[in-house]
Amino acid sequence: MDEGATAHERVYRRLRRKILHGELAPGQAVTLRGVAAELGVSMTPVREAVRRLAAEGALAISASGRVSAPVLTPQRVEELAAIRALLEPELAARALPRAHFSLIERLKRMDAEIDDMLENGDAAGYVRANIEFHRTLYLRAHAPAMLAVAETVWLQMGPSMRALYGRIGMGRVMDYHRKAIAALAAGDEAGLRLAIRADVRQGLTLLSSEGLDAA
Amino acid sequence: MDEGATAHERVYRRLRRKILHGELAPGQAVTLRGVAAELGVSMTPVREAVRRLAAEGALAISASGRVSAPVLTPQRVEELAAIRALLEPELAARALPRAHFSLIERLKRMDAEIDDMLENGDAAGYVRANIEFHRTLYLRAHAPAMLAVAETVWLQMGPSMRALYGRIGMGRVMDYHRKAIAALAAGDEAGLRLAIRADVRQGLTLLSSEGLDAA
DNA sequence: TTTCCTATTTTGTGATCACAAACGCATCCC
DNA sequence: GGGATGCGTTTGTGATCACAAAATAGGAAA
Repeated sequence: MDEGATAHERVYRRLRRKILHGELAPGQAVTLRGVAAELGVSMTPVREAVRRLAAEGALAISASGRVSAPVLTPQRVEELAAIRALLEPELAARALPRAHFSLIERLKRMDAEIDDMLENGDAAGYVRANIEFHRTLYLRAHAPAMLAVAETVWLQMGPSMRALYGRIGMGRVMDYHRKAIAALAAGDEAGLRLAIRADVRQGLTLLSSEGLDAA
Repeated sequence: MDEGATAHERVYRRLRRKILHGELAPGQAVTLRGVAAELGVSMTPVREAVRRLAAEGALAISASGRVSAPVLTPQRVEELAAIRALLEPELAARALPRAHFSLIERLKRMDAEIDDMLENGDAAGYVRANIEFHRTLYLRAHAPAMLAVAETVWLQMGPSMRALYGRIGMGRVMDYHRKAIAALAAGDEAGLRLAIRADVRQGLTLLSSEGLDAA
C-alpha cells in the first residue's frame, strides 16, 4: 500500500495516518526503538519522521526527548478552532468556482458515508471520513500551502477528537455538510462560508466544552 | 549565543535564522555535509534539523534528496499572502486588549529602527526588523499555535523577500506600522485589523508583481 | 566546436554503536 | 505507612561507516 521510496517517508506516512485517525490516545508515549522494530527499520529514519511530525504539531517532544501524542489544553483547542474557522471557509470559497457536478456528487456520497459512521457509532471511521470530506472539497481550491496548514491543524486534533467521540458518543453531531453541499451547488459563496464555519466550530466547541475536564 | 542543549536544536535555530533573514538565496543549495562541517557536528543532527525545516516549508527537498532554499511561484506567493491576511489581523486583534503602554512604546522604537533600515538601504536588516515588529505584537495575543503558523509563512517567504528588496530597492515601501500603532493605542480593533492587513498585503503584492519575472 | 559517454566525486540514506540521561522499581530508613 | 534512595533498564543523542544514486568533470568522437 504505502510504497514510498525512502524508509523515513514510509514511517512518516504510517505514523501520520495513525495520528490523524486518532489511533494514538492523547498523551500516549511512542518510542523510537518501538516504532523502528514495528516497521522493521532502524532508528535513523524513525527519528527523522518523528522530528517532522513534531514540527507539524502532530507529536509532542518533552524536554528529555520523550515522544508522545499531544494533550491539548482548552486554550489550544480554541486556537485550533479559530485557525480552522479562518482558513477553511476561504478554502471552500476558492473551491467553489471549480466545483462541478461530479465533485458535488462525490461529496454527497461521502456525506452519506459519514452518516453511516454516525449511526453505527464508529468514531474512528467518522473522524477519517469527515477529514476526507473536507480534504476532497479543499483540494479543488488549488491552494496547497493553505491546505497544508489546515492538515496540520487536523493532525493536532486527531488524537483528541477520536478520544472525545469515543467517550461521549456522537449523538449530538449536526450535519452542516448538507448545507455546504447545497450552497456549493447553488454557487452561493456566502452560504458556503457560513456552513463550513458552522461545521468547523461545532466539532471544536464540543471538544473544548466537554472533552477536557475528564483529563 | 545559541546554546541549545542538543546539537540538532542548535543546527535548526542557526539554519532557521539564516533562512528567515534571507541569507540564503532562493534556489540556493545546501548540503548536509557542508552544514555539518560548518557547525562542527556530524550529519545526523543536521538531517533532523533539515527535515524539520522542510516540514515547515523553509527548505525544499528535491526528488533525489537535494536540499535548497525554496523558489516561490506567483501562485504560492498569493497563497502565502492570503494566509497572512487571514491570520495576522486576528493575531493583532487578540493582542489588542493586552497591549499596554510599554508595548506600544517598544513598537514605536522598533518602527523607528525599521525606518533607519529603509533609509540606509539595509534590506537584510529591514526584513529582520520587520519580522521582529510583527512577532513582538503577536506575542501578546497568547496564541502560540496561530503564531507558529504565521512564523511558518514568514519562513517560507524569507529568501524571496530578501532577494526582492535587494534587487528592486525599498523606496516604495509604505509604513502601515504607524497606523497600526495608532489603532493599538486607541483601542480601535477594526482600524488595527485594516492596518495589519494593508501592511501584509503590501509586501506580498510587491513580491508577486515584480519579484518573480526575473527568475 | 559541440555532443555524448564514461569515470570520478559528491551527496543523501540507513544501519550500527557507544554514551549519558531519564525512568521505573524495589528496597531501605524514618 | 510514606517518602527518599539506590540500581538496573529503557530511551534518546550523536558519530561513524557502507552503500547507491546523482551530479560533475573530462575526454573522445563527430
